Amino acid sequence: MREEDLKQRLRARNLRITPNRLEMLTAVDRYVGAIPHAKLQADLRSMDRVTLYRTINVLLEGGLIHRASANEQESYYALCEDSCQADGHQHQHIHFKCETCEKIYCLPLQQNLQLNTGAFKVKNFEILASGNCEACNLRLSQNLASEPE
Amino acid sequence: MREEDLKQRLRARNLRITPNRLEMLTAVDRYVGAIPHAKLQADLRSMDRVTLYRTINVLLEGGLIHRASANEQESYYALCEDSCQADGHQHQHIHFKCETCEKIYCLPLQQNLQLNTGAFKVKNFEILASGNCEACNLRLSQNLASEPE
DNA sequence: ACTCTAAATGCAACAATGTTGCATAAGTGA
DNA sequence: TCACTTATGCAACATTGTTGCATTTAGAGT
Repeated sequence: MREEDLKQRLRARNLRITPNRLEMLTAVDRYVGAIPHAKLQADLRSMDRVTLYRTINVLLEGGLIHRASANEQESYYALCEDSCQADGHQHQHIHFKCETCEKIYCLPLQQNLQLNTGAFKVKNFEILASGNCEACNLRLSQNLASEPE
Repeated sequence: MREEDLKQRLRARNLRITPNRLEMLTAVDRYVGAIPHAKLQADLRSMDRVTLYRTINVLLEGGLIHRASANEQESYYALCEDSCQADGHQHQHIHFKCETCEKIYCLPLQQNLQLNTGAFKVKNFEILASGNCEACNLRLSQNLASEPE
Protein backbone atom coordinates (compact mmCIF):
# COMPACT_ATOMS: atom_id res chain seq x y z
CA MET A 1 0.00 0.00 0.00
CA ARG A 2 1.31 3.42 -0.85
CA GLU A 3 2.41 5.67 1.96
CA GLU A 4 0.09 8.39 0.75
CA ASP A 5 -2.86 6.06 1.27
CA LEU A 6 -1.79 5.35 4.84
CA LYS A 7 -1.43 9.07 5.49
CA GLN A 8 -4.89 9.58 4.09
CA ARG A 9 -6.29 7.03 6.52
CA LEU A 10 -4.74 8.85 9.44
CA ARG A 11 -6.05 12.19 8.21
CA ALA A 12 -9.52 10.73 7.80
CA ARG A 13 -9.60 9.94 11.51
CA ASN A 14 -8.05 13.23 12.55
CA LEU A 15 -4.90 11.54 13.72
CA ARG A 16 -1.58 13.27 13.33
CA ILE A 17 0.78 11.86 10.78
CA THR A 18 3.98 10.79 12.49
CA PRO A 19 6.86 8.56 11.42
CA ASN A 20 6.00 6.06 14.17
CA ARG A 21 2.42 5.68 13.04
CA LEU A 22 3.39 5.30 9.42
CA GLU A 23 6.01 2.73 10.31
CA MET A 24 3.53 0.75 12.33
CA LEU A 25 0.86 0.84 9.66
CA THR A 26 3.43 -0.21 7.08
CA ALA A 27 4.58 -3.12 9.23
CA VAL A 28 1.00 -4.28 9.80
CA ASP A 29 0.18 -3.86 6.14
CA ARG A 30 3.11 -5.73 4.66
CA TYR A 31 2.79 -8.70 6.98
CA VAL A 32 0.82 -11.56 5.48
CA GLY A 33 -2.04 -12.15 7.87
CA ALA A 34 -2.37 -10.49 11.24
CA ILE A 35 0.94 -9.54 12.80
CA PRO A 36 1.80 -10.86 16.26
CA HIS A 37 2.64 -8.27 18.87
CA ALA A 38 6.16 -9.66 19.26
CA LYS A 39 6.81 -9.38 15.53
CA LEU A 40 5.55 -5.82 15.56
CA GLN A 41 7.91 -5.03 18.39
CA ALA A 42 10.79 -6.68 16.55
CA ASP A 43 10.07 -4.77 13.35
CA LEU A 44 9.85 -1.47 15.17
CA ARG A 45 12.64 -1.88 17.64
CA SER A 46 13.72 1.71 17.22
CA MET A 47 10.39 2.69 18.72
CA ASP A 48 10.10 2.98 22.47
CA ARG A 49 8.17 0.13 24.07
CA VAL A 50 5.72 2.55 25.63
CA THR A 51 5.21 4.39 22.38
CA LEU A 52 4.52 1.07 20.71
CA TYR A 53 1.69 0.33 23.12
CA ARG A 54 0.32 3.84 22.85
CA THR A 55 0.49 3.82 19.08
CA ILE A 56 -1.32 0.49 18.90
CA ASN A 57 -4.05 1.96 21.07
CA VAL A 58 -4.34 5.07 18.95
CA LEU A 59 -4.68 3.01 15.79
CA LEU A 60 -7.15 0.62 17.42
CA GLU A 61 -9.28 3.46 18.74
CA GLY A 62 -9.05 5.25 15.43
CA GLY A 63 -10.35 2.14 13.73
CA LEU A 64 -7.30 1.78 11.50
CA ILE A 65 -6.34 -1.62 12.81
CA HIS A 66 -8.16 -4.30 14.73
CA ARG A 67 -7.08 -6.91 17.19
CA ALA A 68 -7.38 -10.49 16.02
CA SER A 69 -7.28 -12.55 19.15
CA ALA A 70 -6.48 -16.20 18.90
CA ASN A 71 -7.48 -17.84 22.14
CA GLU A 72 -4.03 -17.16 23.50
CA GLN A 73 -2.27 -14.48 25.43
CA GLU A 74 -0.58 -12.81 22.49
CA SER A 75 -2.49 -10.31 20.40
CA TYR A 76 -2.40 -9.99 16.63
CA TYR A 77 -3.17 -6.93 14.57
CA ALA A 78 -4.44 -6.34 11.06
CA LEU A 79 -5.51 -3.35 9.02
CA CYS A 80 -9.20 -2.57 9.07
CA GLU A 81 -11.44 -2.21 6.07
CA ASP A 82 -12.40 1.33 5.22
CA SER A 83 -15.87 0.61 6.50
CA CYS A 84 -14.76 0.17 10.08
CA GLN A 85 -15.67 2.96 12.40
CA ALA A 86 -13.68 3.94 15.43
CA ASP A 87 -16.16 2.45 17.83
CA GLY A 88 -18.00 -0.01 15.68
CA HIS A 89 -15.74 -2.45 13.99
CA GLN A 90 -17.82 -4.64 11.78
CA HIS A 91 -15.60 -7.53 10.89
CA GLN A 92 -17.80 -10.22 9.50
CA HIS A 93 -14.84 -12.43 8.95
CA ILE A 94 -12.91 -15.30 10.39
CA HIS A 95 -9.63 -15.05 12.18
CA PHE A 96 -7.99 -18.23 11.06
CA LYS A 97 -4.85 -19.55 12.70
CA CYS A 98 -2.86 -22.10 10.73
CA GLU A 99 -1.73 -24.96 12.96
CA THR A 100 1.31 -25.52 10.79
CA CYS A 101 2.79 -22.14 9.94
CA GLU A 102 0.99 -20.40 12.84
CA LYS A 103 0.02 -17.38 10.79
CA ILE A 104 -3.24 -15.62 11.42
CA TYR A 105 -5.39 -14.90 8.37
CA CYS A 106 -8.49 -12.77 8.10
CA LEU A 107 -10.89 -14.66 5.86
CA PRO A 108 -14.24 -13.49 4.53
CA LEU A 109 -17.34 -15.19 5.86
CA GLN A 110 -19.21 -17.20 3.24
CA GLN A 111 -22.47 -17.59 5.01
CA ASN A 112 -24.87 -15.28 6.73
CA LEU A 113 -24.90 -16.25 10.35
CA GLN A 114 -27.92 -16.35 12.58
CA LEU A 115 -26.35 -16.41 16.00
CA ASN A 116 -29.17 -15.20 18.21
CA THR A 117 -30.00 -17.77 20.83
CA GLY A 118 -33.29 -17.34 22.63
CA ALA A 119 -33.36 -13.93 24.18
CA PHE A 120 -29.63 -13.35 23.74
CA LYS A 121 -29.27 -10.74 21.02
CA VAL A 122 -25.93 -10.81 19.25
CA LYS A 123 -24.75 -7.40 18.08
CA ASN A 124 -21.24 -8.23 17.12
CA PHE A 125 -19.16 -11.33 16.78
CA GLU A 126 -15.81 -12.70 15.86
CA ILE A 127 -14.88 -16.18 14.78
CA LEU A 128 -11.59 -17.77 15.77
CA ALA A 129 -10.82 -20.78 13.65
CA SER A 130 -7.86 -23.05 13.31
CA GLY A 131 -6.76 -25.65 10.82
CA ASN A 132 -4.37 -25.61 7.93
CA CYS A 133 -3.99 -22.71 5.56
CA GLU A 134 -3.97 -22.89 1.80
CA ALA A 135 -0.19 -22.93 1.44
CA CYS A 136 0.34 -25.51 4.16
CA ASN A 137 -2.41 -27.74 2.83
CA LEU A 138 -0.74 -27.71 -0.54
CA ARG A 139 2.65 -28.45 0.96
CA LEU A 140 1.25 -31.21 3.13
CA SER A 141 -0.55 -32.92 0.28
CA GLN A 142 2.55 -32.76 -1.92
CA ASN A 143 4.69 -34.31 0.77
CA LEU A 144 2.11 -36.98 1.24
CA ALA A 145 1.89 -37.62 -2.49
CA SER A 146 5.65 -37.87 -2.92
CA GLU A 147 6.14 -40.20 -0.01
CA PRO A 148 7.08 -43.78 -0.90
CA GLU A 149 4.33 -46.30 -0.28
CA MET B 1 -23.01 -29.77 41.20
CA ARG B 2 -22.27 -32.30 43.89
CA GLU B 3 -18.71 -32.59 45.11
CA GLU B 4 -18.71 -36.29 44.38
CA ASP B 5 -19.36 -35.54 40.72
CA LEU B 6 -16.41 -33.15 40.58
CA LYS B 7 -14.22 -35.77 42.21
CA GLN B 8 -15.37 -38.26 39.64
CA ARG B 9 -14.34 -35.91 36.86
CA LEU B 10 -10.85 -35.61 38.30
CA ARG B 11 -10.57 -39.37 38.70
CA ALA B 12 -11.71 -39.90 35.14
CA ARG B 13 -8.70 -37.91 33.91
CA ASN B 14 -6.27 -39.51 36.35
CA LEU B 15 -5.85 -36.28 38.25
CA ARG B 16 -5.35 -36.33 41.98
CA ILE B 17 -8.17 -35.06 44.08
CA THR B 18 -6.97 -32.15 46.16
CA PRO B 19 -8.80 -29.45 48.11
CA ASN B 20 -7.42 -26.78 45.76
CA ARG B 21 -8.73 -28.49 42.66
CA LEU B 22 -12.11 -29.11 44.19
CA GLU B 23 -12.33 -25.51 45.33
CA MET B 24 -11.46 -24.26 41.89
CA LEU B 25 -13.92 -26.52 40.12
CA THR B 26 -16.60 -25.49 42.59
CA ALA B 27 -15.87 -21.81 42.00
CA VAL B 28 -16.00 -22.25 38.23
CA ASP B 29 -19.15 -24.32 38.47
CA ARG B 30 -21.19 -22.05 40.71
CA TYR B 31 -20.40 -18.91 38.73
CA VAL B 32 -23.07 -18.05 36.19
CA GLY B 33 -21.29 -17.96 32.85
CA ALA B 34 -17.53 -18.20 32.46
CA ILE B 35 -15.61 -16.89 35.45
CA PRO B 36 -13.03 -14.14 34.95
CA HIS B 37 -9.53 -14.89 36.13
CA ALA B 38 -9.66 -12.03 38.63
CA LYS B 39 -12.87 -13.36 40.17
CA LEU B 40 -11.34 -16.80 40.42
CA GLN B 41 -8.37 -15.33 42.20
CA ALA B 42 -10.65 -13.39 44.55
CA ASP B 43 -12.71 -16.46 45.35
CA LEU B 44 -9.65 -18.55 46.04
CA ARG B 45 -7.49 -16.05 47.82
CA SER B 46 -6.28 -18.65 50.28
CA MET B 47 -4.62 -20.37 47.34
CA ASP B 48 -1.13 -19.34 46.37
CA ARG B 49 -1.00 -17.29 43.18
CA VAL B 50 1.36 -19.77 41.57
CA THR B 51 -0.78 -22.73 42.57
CA LEU B 52 -3.75 -20.96 41.03
CA TYR B 53 -1.99 -20.72 37.67
CA ARG B 54 -0.77 -24.28 37.88
CA THR B 55 -4.16 -25.61 38.86
CA ILE B 56 -5.81 -23.77 35.99
CA ASN B 57 -3.32 -25.38 33.64
CA VAL B 58 -3.91 -28.83 35.05
CA LEU B 59 -7.65 -28.48 34.66
CA LEU B 60 -7.29 -27.03 31.17
CA GLU B 61 -4.96 -29.79 30.06
CA GLY B 62 -7.16 -32.39 31.69
CA GLY B 63 -10.08 -31.07 29.70
CA LEU B 64 -12.14 -30.26 32.79
CA ILE B 65 -12.39 -26.57 32.03
CA HIS B 66 -11.88 -24.49 28.93
CA ARG B 67 -10.77 -20.96 28.32
CA ALA B 68 -13.37 -18.63 26.92
CA SER B 69 -11.45 -15.72 25.51
CA ALA B 70 -13.25 -12.50 24.87
CA ASN B 71 -11.08 -10.38 22.63
CA GLU B 72 -9.46 -8.90 25.67
CA GLN B 73 -6.53 -9.57 27.88
CA GLU B 74 -8.37 -11.27 30.68
CA SER B 75 -9.21 -14.94 30.40
CA TYR B 76 -12.45 -16.58 31.43
CA TYR B 77 -13.01 -20.19 32.40
CA ALA B 78 -15.95 -22.56 32.28
CA LEU B 79 -16.52 -26.23 32.93
CA CYS B 80 -16.27 -28.49 29.92
CA GLU B 81 -18.88 -30.88 28.73
CA ASP B 82 -18.17 -34.51 29.44
CA SER B 83 -17.45 -34.98 25.76
CA CYS B 84 -14.37 -32.78 25.79
CA GLN B 85 -11.09 -34.58 25.56
CA ALA B 86 -7.88 -33.37 27.06
CA ASP B 87 -6.41 -32.38 23.77
CA GLY B 88 -9.45 -31.97 21.60
CA HIS B 89 -11.96 -29.60 23.02
CA GLN B 90 -14.97 -29.59 20.80
CA HIS B 91 -16.96 -26.60 21.85
CA GLN B 92 -19.43 -25.92 19.14
CA HIS B 93 -20.83 -23.06 21.08
CA ILE B 94 -20.72 -19.33 21.36
CA HIS B 95 -18.90 -17.39 24.00
CA PHE B 96 -21.24 -14.50 24.48
CA LYS B 97 -20.27 -11.40 26.41
CA CYS B 98 -23.07 -9.21 27.65
CA GLU B 99 -22.31 -5.54 27.06
CA THR B 100 -24.40 -4.55 30.03
CA CYS B 101 -23.61 -6.96 32.85
CA GLU B 102 -20.33 -8.07 31.27
CA LYS B 103 -20.86 -11.73 32.03
CA ILE B 104 -19.64 -14.37 29.66
CA TYR B 105 -22.12 -17.07 28.68
CA CYS B 106 -21.52 -20.28 26.79
CA LEU B 107 -24.44 -20.68 24.41
CA PRO B 108 -25.23 -23.60 22.15
CA LEU B 109 -24.88 -23.09 18.43
CA GLN B 110 -28.16 -23.28 16.55
CA GLN B 111 -26.85 -23.71 13.09
CA ASN B 112 -24.40 -26.00 11.45
CA LEU B 113 -21.56 -23.84 10.25
CA GLN B 114 -19.70 -24.26 7.02
CA LEU B 115 -16.61 -22.22 7.65
CA ASN B 116 -14.18 -23.59 5.08
CA THR B 117 -13.00 -20.84 2.79
CA GLY B 118 -11.30 -21.94 -0.38
CA ALA B 119 -8.39 -24.14 0.49
CA PHE B 120 -8.43 -23.14 4.15
CA LYS B 121 -9.68 -26.14 6.06
CA VAL B 122 -11.18 -25.31 9.43
CA LYS B 123 -10.68 -28.01 12.03
CA ASN B 124 -11.80 -26.15 15.11
CA PHE B 125 -13.42 -22.85 15.87
CA GLU B 126 -14.76 -20.62 18.55
CA ILE B 127 -17.23 -17.80 18.28
CA LEU B 128 -16.95 -14.68 20.39
CA ALA B 129 -20.14 -12.71 20.38
CA SER B 130 -21.35 -9.68 22.24
CA GLY B 131 -24.68 -8.03 22.76
CA ASN B 132 -27.19 -8.10 25.58
CA CYS B 133 -28.02 -11.19 27.56
CA GLU B 134 -31.48 -12.46 28.34
CA ALA B 135 -31.69 -10.88 31.78
CA CYS B 136 -30.35 -7.51 30.64
CA ASN B 137 -32.63 -7.45 27.60
CA LEU B 138 -35.59 -7.97 29.87
CA ARG B 139 -34.46 -5.32 32.27
CA LEU B 140 -33.76 -2.87 29.45
CA SER B 141 -37.13 -3.38 27.82
CA GLN B 142 -38.92 -2.94 31.13
CA ASN B 143 -37.12 0.31 31.84
CA LEU B 144 -37.95 1.48 28.37
CA ALA B 145 -41.60 0.50 28.75
CA SER B 146 -41.97 2.23 32.09
CA GLU B 147 -40.38 5.46 30.94
CA PRO B 148 -42.73 8.41 30.49
CA GLU B 149 -43.33 9.35 26.86
C1' DA C 1 -3.68 -47.98 59.64
C1' DC C 2 1.26 -47.32 58.09
C1' DT C 3 4.78 -46.53 54.59
C1' DC C 4 6.53 -45.06 50.38
C1' DT C 5 6.75 -42.41 46.24
C1' DA C 6 5.36 -39.27 42.98
C1' DA C 7 2.81 -35.34 42.58
C1' DA C 8 0.99 -30.95 44.55
C1' DT C 9 1.81 -26.87 47.15
C1' DG C 10 3.88 -22.58 48.95
C1' DC C 11 7.46 -19.44 48.86
C1' DA C 12 10.99 -16.55 46.84
C1' DA C 13 12.86 -14.84 43.08
C1' DC C 14 12.55 -13.77 38.44
C1' DA C 15 10.66 -12.57 33.72
C1' DA C 16 7.46 -10.60 30.74
C1' DT C 17 3.88 -7.52 29.83
C1' DG C 18 1.46 -3.38 30.33
C1' DT C 19 0.76 1.51 32.59
C1' DT C 20 1.59 6.31 34.47
C1' DG C 21 3.86 10.86 35.08
C1' DC C 22 6.57 14.10 33.30
C1' DA C 23 9.92 16.72 30.56
C1' DT C 24 11.03 17.35 25.74
C1' DA C 25 10.19 17.11 20.77
C1' DA C 26 7.36 17.34 16.87
C1' DG C 27 2.97 18.08 13.98
C1' DT C 28 -0.38 21.32 12.44
C1' DG C 29 -3.28 25.36 11.89
C1' DA C 30 -2.94 30.23 11.97
C1' DT D 1 7.43 31.17 11.76
C1' DC D 2 4.67 31.16 16.08
C1' DA D 3 1.72 29.07 19.30
C1' DC D 4 -0.57 25.31 20.86
C1' DT D 5 -1.64 20.79 21.24
C1' DT D 6 -0.29 16.16 20.81
C1' DA D 7 3.31 12.57 20.43
C1' DT D 8 7.47 10.66 22.15
C1' DG D 9 11.07 8.83 25.23
C1' DC D 10 12.55 7.81 29.62
C1' DA D 11 12.14 6.24 34.31
C1' DA D 12 9.58 4.22 37.49
C1' DC D 13 5.91 1.41 38.69
C1' DA D 14 2.15 -2.21 38.43
C1' DT D 15 0.35 -6.36 36.87
C1' DT D 16 0.63 -10.85 35.10
C1' DG D 17 2.81 -15.09 34.41
C1' DT D 18 7.00 -18.44 35.21
C1' DT D 19 10.82 -21.23 37.40
C1' DG D 20 13.42 -23.67 41.06
C1' DC D 21 13.35 -25.74 45.20
C1' DA D 22 12.09 -27.37 49.80
C1' DT D 23 8.05 -29.20 52.10
C1' DT D 24 3.61 -31.38 52.31
C1' DT D 25 0.14 -34.41 50.74
C1' DA D 26 -2.65 -37.94 47.84
C1' DG D 27 -3.10 -42.39 46.88
C1' DA D 28 -1.26 -47.11 45.97
C1' DG D 29 0.57 -51.08 48.16
C1' DT D 30 1.33 -53.50 52.17
